[in-house]
Amino acid sequence: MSVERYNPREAEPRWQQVWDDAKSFVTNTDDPREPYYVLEMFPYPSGRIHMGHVRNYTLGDVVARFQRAKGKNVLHPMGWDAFGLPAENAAMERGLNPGTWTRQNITAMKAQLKSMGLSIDWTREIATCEPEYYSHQQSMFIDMLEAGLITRKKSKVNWDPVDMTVLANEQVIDGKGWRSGAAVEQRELTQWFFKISDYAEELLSALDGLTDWPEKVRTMQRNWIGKSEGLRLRFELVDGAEAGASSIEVFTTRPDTIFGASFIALSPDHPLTTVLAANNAELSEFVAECHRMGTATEAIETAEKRGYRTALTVKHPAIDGATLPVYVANFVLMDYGTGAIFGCPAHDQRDLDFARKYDLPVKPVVLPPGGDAATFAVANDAYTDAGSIFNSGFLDGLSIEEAKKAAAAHFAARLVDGQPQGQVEVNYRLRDWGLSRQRYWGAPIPIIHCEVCGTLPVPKKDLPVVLPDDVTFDKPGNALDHHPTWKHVNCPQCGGAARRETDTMDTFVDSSWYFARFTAPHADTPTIPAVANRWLPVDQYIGGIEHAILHLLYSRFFTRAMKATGHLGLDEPFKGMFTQGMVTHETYKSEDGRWLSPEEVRFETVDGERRATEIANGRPARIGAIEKISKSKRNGTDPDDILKVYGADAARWFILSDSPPERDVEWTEAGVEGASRFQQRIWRLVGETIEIAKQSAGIVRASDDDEALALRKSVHRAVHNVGGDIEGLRFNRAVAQIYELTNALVRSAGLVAVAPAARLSALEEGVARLIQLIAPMMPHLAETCWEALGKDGLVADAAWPAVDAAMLVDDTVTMPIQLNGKRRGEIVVAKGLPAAEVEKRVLSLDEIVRMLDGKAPKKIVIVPDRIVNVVV
RNA sequence: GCGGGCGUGGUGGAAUGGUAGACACACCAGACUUAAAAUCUGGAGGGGGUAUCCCCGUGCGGGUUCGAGUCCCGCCGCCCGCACCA
Repeated sequence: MSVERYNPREAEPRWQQVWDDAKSFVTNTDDPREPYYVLEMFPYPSGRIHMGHVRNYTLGDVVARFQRAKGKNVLHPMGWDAFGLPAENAAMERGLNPGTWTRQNITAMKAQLKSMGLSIDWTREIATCEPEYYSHQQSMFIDMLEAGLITRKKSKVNWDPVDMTVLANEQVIDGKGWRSGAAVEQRELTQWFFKISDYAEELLSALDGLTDWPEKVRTMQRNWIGKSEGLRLRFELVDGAEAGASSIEVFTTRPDTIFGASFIALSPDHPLTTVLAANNAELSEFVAECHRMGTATEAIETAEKRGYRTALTVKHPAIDGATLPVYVANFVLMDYGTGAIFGCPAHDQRDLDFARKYDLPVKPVVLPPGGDAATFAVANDAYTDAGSIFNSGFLDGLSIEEAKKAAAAHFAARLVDGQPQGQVEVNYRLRDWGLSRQRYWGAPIPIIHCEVCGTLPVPKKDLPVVLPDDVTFDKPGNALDHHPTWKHVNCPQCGGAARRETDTMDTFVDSSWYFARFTAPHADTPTIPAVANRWLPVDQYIGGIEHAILHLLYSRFFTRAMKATGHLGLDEPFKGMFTQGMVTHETYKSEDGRWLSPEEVRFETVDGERRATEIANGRPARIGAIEKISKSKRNGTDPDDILKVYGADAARWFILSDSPPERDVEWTEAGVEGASRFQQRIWRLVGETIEIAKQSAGIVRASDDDEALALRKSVHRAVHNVGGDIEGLRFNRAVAQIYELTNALVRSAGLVAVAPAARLSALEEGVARLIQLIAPMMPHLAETCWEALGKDGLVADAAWPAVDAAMLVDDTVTMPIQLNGKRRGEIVVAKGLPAAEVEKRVLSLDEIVRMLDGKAPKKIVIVPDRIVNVVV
């Protein structure tokens, strides 16, 4: 019997067209079925999809198709994160308009995504660079401004001298711009900010409720928000006349160590430092030096603690008559706490280093458990663990926690300058989100600056503020700013000459609400709240770990801000979050050290050792490490080529099969070929089943024999397990289950020919179920098989097969028999056989009798239907 | 330094405290073929006896348990994130 080979090149485009024509994946909000929203992070339209996209969208598509089969009304949309720097870079390099470049890329990538056979509702497609999208963003900006969620302030910003733009703190990595890699400078600019720090506590505490998020992501967000509780403490200056101040405020989380204080340190950026430096050239030079070190030094941890001793001293707040010197120190940050600290060298390593350098007292005030108060001293390691307080007046004998409370109460009750000397305070590391970008290719900030009336929002009737197309990129900086006419407008209030804001919004704003826009992508308001509230939160969001902090935190904030402005009715946008691993590939280098792409290398196995040869010149090539696919290492394969050679299904199947989705997966040619072979195996099984049925056409079907029943059981088990595995996103296990079922079906196909009357129905049923199981993963092959089997309609519309619980249980169980915990044999018994009966049977087994060698067992552990352990 | 994760055959990886290595990739042998491809059958953690058995084995050392890859304690190694945050 010969069956024609399955041809994905023919079948895949055909089914994609069928789904399109049937509007199979178009979703209606009115549909009464239970809604399910699955979303993958939308791509930046760089021009071509990469393997990371293939993985991301395959994972999401399996979930979407599975939930559809389970009877849910599934929303599975796709769009484009279309603003951003690369479009401007392309404009500069190739003279293309950023909009033209971006829209071309979208067209190309959409075709690629379509060829993957994704079950996407393309009628909901959005691109953030279109006025239809960003006009709503502008209108929400105005709403949020009016609601007090946005503020404008002068602030020191991270300036990227190569990209000529401001960067958010999150976009500065090791003091360098995240895109350009250039050393970031500090500049003072007036910027727009989302007041995300107002939500710090809520964004932190709500993390506890996000139980369907990876622990890792939640931890990263917790650290990023960086909550610390402590005391704001005021130190009176002995003589502050020179500086025009009477006290210095510090923030501390260790008020319990106040008796161990030996100095005060100010940040180089502290206002008091600035005042002092004005009349002090030496200090001024020290401050300048700190600034040079600031961002340039990568090895901050090795940076020396340095300080400048000012003329100031403060009174010790708890020890009468004692004073502390005031330093300016390079390690004190202005933008955390109050920009000033007190140093307790005995119990803080940094303070200790500083104290040793400047010969300041090191007075221990925390005694380790079992320590001797008379002799305990700190040498080169600060003591930071638990203990009891000593050398500390009214705090003596307390634990650290008790002493913190006691100190806080003590200082809260004392007045200095008519105010409490100490105040309990919570500090967060999270800063406000600066959204201004000095860039053309982004959503214009809808603001007008009038000399007379000030800074005004653009009236909503005048929205959108549309980006002009006629821009040039012949000089660096913001092309919008260079535009001859665009920024000149009349003031909406007084009608006089005014100027548009030429800054555009950070692209993270665009991606902070697109998931909500998908629920009503054509509405003339940002959202239709009733519709958005029906769909949101996203049931399953899938994307890369690289967005664990920025995008997810901003989206969580934006959802709250949209709630505050009446656009949404919920706080958390993503109920389930999943972060996928990377796609990696082997790397290859030529003899002379050039990176070689997989296509440039040929392999052979000599004496069991895999060897590579550079095809171009026949010279040996080096097989290197397995690394994330990257352009620079040339270790990638273009998904387009894979799709053309093997088809979408083979690519999808392989990327699902090889590794758990949260781990990295190594892309191998052999692996895709294996997936391709498996497709043919399924196709042959279907052909064989049809053939057997045809030959048995006249036979009267009888009821199942044992063989048929066993087959049915393995089918039910597979349906049950695969469903559970997909729900748990354990796709690699689902794949393994499907392989097992396929093996069982192929085996039994041979047996069915022997007794078709009693076995054929079980086989036919089993093959049909198998096709439904593979449908979420290999949808085109599944449709082709479904059609060949003569089934009605599309498998994409078929309901997930029901599982008969009775078919999941067996009548007999195989119980392993252990002797002292080591497996020595097994026994097949009826399920539920009483322990006494099992014991009798076990002890009468020849092998057990032999091994017991006449000894009586001390104990026999029997776990019903599981295991027997004989202890001697 | 702080936080999170991981460590199982040649490889990717399976295993509610209960038969370690499912399933796949790669490999080897055989069948079919003039041959190759495709396909089918079989083999395989390591070591020894080399049918039918025994010993060892989940990074290392302890512990709990009838029983530990899994739980606890102490190490080692790798990966990721954050990091002068007071």
